Amino acid sequence: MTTVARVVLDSPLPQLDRLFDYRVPSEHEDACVPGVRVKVPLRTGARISDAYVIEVVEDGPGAPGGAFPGELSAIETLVSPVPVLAPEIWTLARAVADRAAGVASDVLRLAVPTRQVRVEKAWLARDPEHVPPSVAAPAVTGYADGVVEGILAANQRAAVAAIPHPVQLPAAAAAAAAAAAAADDAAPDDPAWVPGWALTLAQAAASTLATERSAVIAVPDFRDLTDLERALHALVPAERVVRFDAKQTNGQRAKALLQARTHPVVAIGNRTAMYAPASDLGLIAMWDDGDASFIEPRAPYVHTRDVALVRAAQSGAALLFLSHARSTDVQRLVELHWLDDVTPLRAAVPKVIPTAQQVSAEGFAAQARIPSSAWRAAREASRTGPVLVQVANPGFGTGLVCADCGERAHCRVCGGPLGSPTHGAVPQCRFCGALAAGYRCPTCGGGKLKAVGQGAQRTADELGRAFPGTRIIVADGSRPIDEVPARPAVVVATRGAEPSTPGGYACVLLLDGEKMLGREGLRVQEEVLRFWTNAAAKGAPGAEVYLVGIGGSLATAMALWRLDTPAHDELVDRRELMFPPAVRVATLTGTEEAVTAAVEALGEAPVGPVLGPVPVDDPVPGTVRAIVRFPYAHGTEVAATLKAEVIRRSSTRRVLPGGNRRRAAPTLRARLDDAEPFAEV
DNA sequence: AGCACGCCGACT
DNA sequence: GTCGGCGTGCTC
Repeated sequence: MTTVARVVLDSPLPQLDRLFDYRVPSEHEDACVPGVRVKVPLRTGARISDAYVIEVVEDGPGAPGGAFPGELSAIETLVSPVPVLAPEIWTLARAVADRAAGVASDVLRLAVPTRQVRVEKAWLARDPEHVPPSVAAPAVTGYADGVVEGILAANQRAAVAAIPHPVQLPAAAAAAAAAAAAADDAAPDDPAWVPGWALTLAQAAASTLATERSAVIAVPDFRDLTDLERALHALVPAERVVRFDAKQTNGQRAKALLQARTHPVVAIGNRTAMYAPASDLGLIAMWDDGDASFIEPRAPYVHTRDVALVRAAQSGAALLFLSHARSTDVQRLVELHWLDDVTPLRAAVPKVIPTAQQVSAEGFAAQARIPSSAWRAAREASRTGPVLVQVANPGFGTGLVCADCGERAHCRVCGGPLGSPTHGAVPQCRFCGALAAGYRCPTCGGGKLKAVGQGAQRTADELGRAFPGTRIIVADGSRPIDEVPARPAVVVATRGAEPSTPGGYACVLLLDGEKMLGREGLRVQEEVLRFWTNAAAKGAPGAEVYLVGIGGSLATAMALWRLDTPAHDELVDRRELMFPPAVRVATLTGTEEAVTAAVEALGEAPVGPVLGPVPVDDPVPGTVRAIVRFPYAHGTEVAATLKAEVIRRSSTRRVLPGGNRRRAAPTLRARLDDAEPFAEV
C-alpha cells in the first residue's frame, strides 16, 4: 500500500501537460495534500521539476485501474505545506488551457504567484478561530426593485447597462452629514463620489457577501480599481476586500491569494483577479469587458471575459457584465439568451446632442472645430463647474509636416512619424523616440516644421485663449490626472484619460469623433463608443454632452442612450463576414507542411475559407501563417485537434527546409481567438 | 527542454 | 568486429 500523488508539472511543454504519478515518501504523507508545491524528478534523477499536487490516492494491491503501470519515482521535496493551488483554480486552469489549445501550467503561472516564505509563515500562524465581521445586504439602487438582487439570488447571468453618471456613496454621505452637523470640517474634495458602475458592483458584491459567499470582480485599469475599492469600503469591512493588481509585489499577491481562500471575500483587480481562489464563489463580475486591457498578453492569451465565462460555467455563480457601451461579444451572448439584458432606471441618462456638421479640415482653431451651440453651452457651464473636452490625441498635434512643401516628416532612424510633445520642443519620433534636431525636409530641403491636427495641448492652448480667466487643465497619458475639483475649469483630456470630478462635469464635449472612427480596424467602432460613453458618464446626471461631427446611427444610439443597437448591428455585419466574435478563430504558424497538415486535421470543423497560408517570417524566415474560423459549437474539438498537432510536431522534426537545425522555432504554434490578425481588417 | 535509445559510417 | 553520429521519442 503506497500513497501516490498525481501532480501537474510546472513546464511550458505541451507534451508534459498532463498529470504524473509519484510515490509520496512516508514522512510527507500528512503534509502532502492537493494544492501544495513539490519538486519531482523527471526522467533521470538529475532533472528536477517544480509541480503542484492535484490529488492524493492510495495505491495498494487492489490498485485502481488506469494507474501508471511502471515503477513510480518518489517526490523529491515537499516545498511547503501551504496549499496554494485551490482545487477549483486547477479545474479552471485546465479548462481555460483546453479552450485555448494551450498548456495548463501557463495558466497557473498567471493564477498563482511565486512562493513567499514569510507570507506563508504568517498565514500558518493565523488564528483559526477568527471570524471576520458579517455584512448586511444592501439594496442594489438605480435599477428596478429587486432585479439585480434576483439575478444574484438565482445565480443567473446578465449584461447590465451601467448607471451613466457619478453617484454619492450612501455610508460616506451619512458620515459627511454627521461630520457637518458636529463640526464644520468636511474635507474640501469630497471622496464620497464614485462612478455609477462602481456602486452597483459594490452593492452586488456586498449582497453576495451577506450570504457568506465570495465575489470576484475584474476591472480594466488602476483608476477603475481605486473607484471600486472606494465604493466597497463604504459597504464592506476592509478585511473582506482582497486586491489583486499588476503593481503589487509578489508578497502582496501571495498574501491576497491565501486571504481569499480563508474566508468569503470580495476579490477585486485586473486580469489576474479572475483567477482569485475566492472560497465559495457566489458572483463573478466584470466592468467594461470591451477594454483592451483584458486581452492577456501571456500564453495562452485567454481574454479575461472568456476566463469569466468558463469560471461561471464551472462554479454556477452569478455572472454580471457591466458597461455603458456593449461589446459585440456580450451582445452575442445576450442574443443567445445566455445573458439577461438589464438596464437601469432611465431617470438621468446623459443628454447627448449630436452635431453632425463637418469641421475636420486640419489647422483650424478650436473655435472652428466646435459648433456654436456646443460652444455656448460649454462657456455657460464653465461658469458653474468643470467642463470636459475629449480629444483624440495627446501633445500639440498629431504629426508634423514641412512648413514649405507640406510633406509629412519622418524619423531618420526608423521611418516612423515625427511629433512634438510640447510646443516648441525638439521633434521626436512617435515610434522609436529618436530626437530629430536639425531636421531637413528630404523633398524640398526646408528646415521648418509645422503641426497638423489637434492634440490635447493645442486644443487647451486655443481654449485658453477663447475662455480668458478660466482654468485650463490638460490630462493625457503622460500627464495623468485622476480627479479634478468640482470648480469652474475646462478639462482637456485624451480619450480614456478623462479625470473624474465629484458630482460630475457640468458639460461634456466630445471632439475628434470622426478622426477616431477613421482608424482602420475590426473593433474601432466598439472602442469609440466606449470612449464616448465612458466620458459622457463622467457628466453630472442629465448633463449635456455634445457629440461633435457625428451623425447617422451612432449619433442616434448615443442620443437615445441605446448602446445595444450598434453592438447588434455590428454583430450582424460580423456574421455576414464570418469575423469574430460571430465565429471563433485559430491562428496557425509554423512550417508550411505543419500548418497545412494541421488545417487538414481539422476536417470539417472550420467554416468559411482558410485565410492563407501566407509567408510571415515571424519567428524565422520560412514560417507561414494561416487563419481558420470555426463555430463556437466546434470549439472543444478544434482546440483538442490543434493541441494534438502541436504535441505531435513538438516531438518530431525540428529541422527547417535547407537543412539548418532551428531548435528555437517550433514547427507549429496554434493560438486561438487572437484578435490581432483582424485588428487592421 | 534535456537526455537516452537506436540504427548507419570510419576506426584500433 | 566496435565507437559514435545525431534523428526520434519519452519523461510517472
